[in-house]
Amino acid sequence: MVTARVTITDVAAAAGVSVGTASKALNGRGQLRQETRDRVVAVAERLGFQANSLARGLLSGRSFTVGLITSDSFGRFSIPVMLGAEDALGAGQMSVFLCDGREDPIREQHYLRTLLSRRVDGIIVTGRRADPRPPLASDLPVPVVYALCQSRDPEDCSVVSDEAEAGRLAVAHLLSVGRQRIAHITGPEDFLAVRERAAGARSVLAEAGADFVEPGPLHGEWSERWGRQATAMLLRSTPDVDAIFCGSDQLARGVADALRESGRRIPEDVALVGVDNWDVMVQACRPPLTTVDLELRELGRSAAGLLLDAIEGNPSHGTIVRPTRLVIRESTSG
Amino acid sequence: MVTARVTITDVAAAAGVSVGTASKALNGRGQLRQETRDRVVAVAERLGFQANSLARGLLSGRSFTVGLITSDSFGRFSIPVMLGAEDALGAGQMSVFLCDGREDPIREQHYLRTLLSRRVDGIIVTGRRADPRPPLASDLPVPVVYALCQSRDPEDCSVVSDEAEAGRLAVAHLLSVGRQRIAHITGPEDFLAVRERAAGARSVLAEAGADFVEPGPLHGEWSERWGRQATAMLLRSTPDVDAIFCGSDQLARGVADALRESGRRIPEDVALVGVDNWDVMVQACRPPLTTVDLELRELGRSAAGLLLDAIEGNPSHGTIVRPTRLVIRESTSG
DNA sequence: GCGGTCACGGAAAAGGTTTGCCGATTGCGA
DNA sequence: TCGCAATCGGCAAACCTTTTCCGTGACCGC
Repeated sequence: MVTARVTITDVAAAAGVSVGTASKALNGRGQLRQETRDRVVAVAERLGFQANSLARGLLSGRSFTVGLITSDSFGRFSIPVMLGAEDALGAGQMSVFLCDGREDPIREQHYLRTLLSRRVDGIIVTGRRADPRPPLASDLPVPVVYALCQSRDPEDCSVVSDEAEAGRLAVAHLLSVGRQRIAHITGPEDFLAVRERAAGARSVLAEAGADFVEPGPLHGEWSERWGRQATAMLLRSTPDVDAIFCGSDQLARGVADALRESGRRIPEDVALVGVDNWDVMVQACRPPLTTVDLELRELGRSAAGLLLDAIEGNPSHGTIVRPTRLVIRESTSG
Repeated sequence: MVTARVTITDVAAAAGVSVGTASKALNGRGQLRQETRDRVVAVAERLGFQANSLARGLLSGRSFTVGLITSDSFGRFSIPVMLGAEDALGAGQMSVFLCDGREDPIREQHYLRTLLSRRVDGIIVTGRRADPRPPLASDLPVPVVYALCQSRDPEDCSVVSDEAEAGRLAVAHLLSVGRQRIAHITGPEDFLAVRERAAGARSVLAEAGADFVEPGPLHGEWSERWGRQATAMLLRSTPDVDAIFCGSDQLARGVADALRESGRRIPEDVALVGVDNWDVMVQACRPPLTTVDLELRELGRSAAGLLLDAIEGNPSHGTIVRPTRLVIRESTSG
């Protein structure tokens, strides 16, 4: 099974040229007769020659690889980002080193060292929460882009989705379908994204001279259970609520179940908007859920693009905010 | 930002020794005075020296990297496998190249070529379905292990979870809590895993002199909707069913909703078992769902271990079947 | 004092590729 | 037929590390 690796020396010998010439032929460099080029290429093809990237990288100083580190473990949010990044980088002939940081700074630093010793051309850092995180390290010899999470150093390049816009889109849509008494059920207040979504939503409400109905944003854990509990509380305190903006699709699904079981119709009595566009949630929800897509895959692609630019010598700085997208389904448009 | 990379030459010069000596000092090889070793190590530390893995790999013929290719896109099932593999490989100082095959054989072959040119020491192939797939290629110069999916070539090493056991565990548990009239709602029949789970379940039923209640296994798409639909059909045809084995947690959740809405209590009237142990499903299910965990992360770890063995010169052949684990929750033990 | 042994560390090659430089060949015009 | 220019292609260095082989010096025993 382990066939000896064929090197450019073998190709050169078989084609009757020198190694240098073979290299030029295969890379389209130098001054060579077309016939020579073709011959070398044909021989390389026949022998199944694959240039050794290690040797090439050693010489050129570029490895055409990048590292992808998660601060926390790869989860529901970092995975789309990761796939988007892999997508964009793969198209640019880059390979991606996968590093699962597991919320462990020691592990993260270990991976960092490994990546540097492998001479990656750049690094993407991703993580679950938008909250600013400490920079990976200072004075790295390669560019770094933070995706989904944000570096505390404002000079670093971070790419995040526009959480405030997500809130604005959701509430603007609810207002546009005639809702007046809008509630907000969401996640823990110590998530930056939670605060930003709420603020965005409130800014649109304020323009309409309104605010969330009493008792204001309901904060709890990210679970369907909390969605159900919060709905029960809300229906007791404000039975005439006519729309709920939920901080996640998961919450929204719990809310939908609780509403249905309390006899409310969706969207006739109460309209519902989530955030994430998480397929299993939005599809399984009855009725299918209107939501705001944070476009995480695009975010990953964008981060990879910025990293490629930085590698080419055009670094970006500061936080880049990516647009979100409202996806309308039956939970707001019966 | 881009500080010039410090090489072993710099370290050697700063420590007043030759490169060869520096190398020996840093790698604990050769015959050197302890004092010399310490001095070199201290200098390397001070300069922030990181051995260039490319150069090392070029010489040793090993890159200490492996490729991880999905045939289909990374999804809910391949991701735990991937993380488990990354886990096991990272512990062994191996780095992982991520390759998202996207169900596209062309893409897959492209990645294969890239990985070979990067001189990976081995390759793990993963994919969504257990159904045998064509081998990646014949006569590769590096070992390959298939994880979760299975190669059609019986000489190849594949690691899969024991789908039949999953079925046996589920039904044995239902029998052990006194259920007699067990139904099966599951996915499309053209999934090998679906057939194997059903066969495993039936073998246990047969030992007890029984079979699934009429109308036998209900096949449909992998969605909560189908779970609800199938439950409605089942309750019409066999109202006295007292347990349902579901081919996935997602199906089980739909089944649970439909049962509750038809007035059945879980588990008092109907007990419920799923497959996957998918956190968001089993926790959100009311009541929390008993299920069979396919231990995909362990499967990934195991595949990585086998790959490491193969790289060390001890290849495995054939299909390795990994155990599954029953997780008991309230849906069977009220 | 001398030969031998041992400890230490240096020199150099190897690994595969790219590339700058230079020599060689060919063809054409004078 | 000679010379020049243009076109081709070979040689060797460079990338960085590891490792083998060998040289040097010290020390010991005779």
